[in-house]
Amino acid sequence: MSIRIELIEMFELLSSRFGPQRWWPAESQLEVMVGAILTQNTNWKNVEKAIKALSEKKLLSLKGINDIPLHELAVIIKPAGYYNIKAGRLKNLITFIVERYESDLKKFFSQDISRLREELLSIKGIGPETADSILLYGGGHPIFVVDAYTFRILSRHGMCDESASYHELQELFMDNLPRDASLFNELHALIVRTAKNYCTKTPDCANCPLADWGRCRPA
DNA sequence: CACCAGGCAAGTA
DNA sequence: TACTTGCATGGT
Repeated sequence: MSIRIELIEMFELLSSRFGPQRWWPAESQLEVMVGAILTQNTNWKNVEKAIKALSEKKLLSLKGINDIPLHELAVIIKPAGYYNIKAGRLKNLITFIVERYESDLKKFFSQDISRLREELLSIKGIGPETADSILLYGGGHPIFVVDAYTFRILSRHGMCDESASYHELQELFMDNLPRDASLFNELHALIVRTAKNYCTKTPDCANCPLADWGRCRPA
């Protein structure tokens, strides 16, 4: 069975079991970008608290985040953890948009995807996963987001090596599936959901949608 | 009490 | 290049 067929089959299995995931949970491009930074190594529920706090203080805008002093921003996003680090990272990203794109998010997102990715990666605090989340879920660009869940599902099912890099996993998806943003969007969300529910430290392989493969080998 | 969660950068050898 | 460590809250 080729990896290409397996990835398509994985999508079909997960999609028919769980239905549309409607990611990313955000009301604007800016909110996607903010959430992408806040969720770094952090439970999404904690991120929601921080975003709600920003929203209630009317700070969920480029100007809002740009104008507020760093330490005040840090206190507001406290529930998301690593708040001093993340406050700086939010500032780095927003300042970049404000200064280089005259606060025009549309102009920023409407560039060539590879240039856009390079620019995001040049911002301190934005690594590959955060950049790709912003590109896919914020900009609607067809790029696959790899995360710890993706690695866990693939490695446990013998679909990748234990030492596979971010880039290798990303290529695995992008070279073997149609480069369709809505497909990438949905599949990534489905992988996260499946890993959270079944492919955990103490896996529930009996009820996993991928059980029929009979290839799961939990660590 | 320990451990984990939709990473990343900086330091060390 | 390949590890290791700091960052931090809130839920289980």
